[in-house]
Amino acid sequence: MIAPALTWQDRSSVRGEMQADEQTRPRTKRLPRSVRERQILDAAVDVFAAQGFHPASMDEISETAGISKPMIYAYLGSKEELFVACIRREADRLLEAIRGAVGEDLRADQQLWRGLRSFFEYTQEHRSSWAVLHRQALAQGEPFSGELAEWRRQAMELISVLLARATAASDQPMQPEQMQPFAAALVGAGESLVDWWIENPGHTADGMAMRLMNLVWMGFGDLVEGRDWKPE
Amino acid sequence: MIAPALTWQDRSSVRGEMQADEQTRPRTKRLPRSVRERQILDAAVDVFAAQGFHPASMDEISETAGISKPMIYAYLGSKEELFVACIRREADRLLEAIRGAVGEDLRADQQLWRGLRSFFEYTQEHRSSWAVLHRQALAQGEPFSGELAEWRRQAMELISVLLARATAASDQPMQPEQMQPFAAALVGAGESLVDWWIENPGHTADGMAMRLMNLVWMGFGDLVEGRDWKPE
DNA sequence: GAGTAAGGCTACGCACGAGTAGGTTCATGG
DNA sequence: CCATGAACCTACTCGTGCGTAGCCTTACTC
Repeated sequence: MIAPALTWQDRSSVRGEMQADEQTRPRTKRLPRSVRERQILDAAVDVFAAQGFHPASMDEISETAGISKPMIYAYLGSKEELFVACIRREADRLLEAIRGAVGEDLRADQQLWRGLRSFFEYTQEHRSSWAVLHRQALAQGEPFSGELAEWRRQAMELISVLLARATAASDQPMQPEQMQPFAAALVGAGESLVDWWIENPGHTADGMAMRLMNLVWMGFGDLVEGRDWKPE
Repeated sequence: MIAPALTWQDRSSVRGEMQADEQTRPRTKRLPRSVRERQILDAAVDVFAAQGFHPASMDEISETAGISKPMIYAYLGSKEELFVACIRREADRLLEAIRGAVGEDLRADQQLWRGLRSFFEYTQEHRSSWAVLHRQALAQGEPFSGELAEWRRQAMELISVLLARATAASDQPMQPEQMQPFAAALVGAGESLVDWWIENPGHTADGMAMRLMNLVWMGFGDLVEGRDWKPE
């Protein structure tokens, strides 16, 4: 049995006594459309992240955003369209953060290191964003998982190219396509490590990136024998 | 506008003309409770896997199972309890398959190899089972993600011990707790590779396990220079 | 200072789906 | 051959939540 979830009304009646732990934006008036759209998306990401797509109600989103429901429909369309908009925005942000950190002209292991680090930093600072992307988008069926697939495609593209470039100098250079499953594994390892991190806080983003770097760059075979990878 | 959904009566009347492309189990009668419970769980896993927890309807599950809704409530309780029962059963099955494959008295890399291989074999043969476990349980909130957390805990326990044992002979032996993040990363890498595999079929379970084994045991550092891991 | 459009709202219709009330049929043991 | 209960059903109730109809109100333009 689930403990009966507090409705918004329940909580707000409590709030008089407790402190306001929720982010119900106070109603401001007559703001330009672009600002409202941002506020709505912010609220939607939070609510979708906390509840999941289906359980999340447009009423709660509108309340959190501090605006009435019809405005959401006017500006961003149906619940589905709103959710897709959330996924797109958050995916772009995360990808941009990583791309920026990776840079262009560094040694492959350095690029990987920076990419991983920025990934952990980003997920640390944007929990809701990550939850919507990683969990919710995946779990909902076709219209949405497609959006996520596009993000993964781009992330894997970035990594595949990076890895392939790393093998360029060797006697068996690889094509980016051959590196795809490795990129997939790396993305998954990162995602999963974030989950572990959430349940085991007290580690820095650098530390997390380092662990993953060691795993994928050195491998257990080396780690077991005490050889590890260090930045710089 | 959504096309008005067919009611149960509508569909069953149609089925005479079209072919039954759905797995609607034909109604058999007077079966013992234990058999019905299995049928219901089977149906529930399929429907939850395809639709997700919230969108899945008890009506559809009952139809797929070939039994009426009140029986589900009588035997397995509410929708939530049914979902939890699904997660538990599938988690146990997968874990048991892996535990059996890993065995007890082998070299660590061989144990890992066998565990990975059985994991990929299992997910290949039980898609729905995997979808419920990996995707749906994660995405739904607290009561369910807790169930999944328990599975991950056990999987990570298994791996951590295995990895720690691998370092026993080295000059820097590790405790299982220290290996936890690596185990988490490995689990995630495996999960993600399964997703990649589904979208890129035409690989054997052995091949997939080999890729992951190479990644985590050898690491890119070795792979880049042409050193790879082989079974046996 | 009238007209128009953009920002904003309350209050509802309507469909869908969890869960149940209340019944029927069949098998077994006394 | 009657009774008890297990297996099984149809047909509801009732809450919840998406999406909208219809209506204000402020700001800017001509």
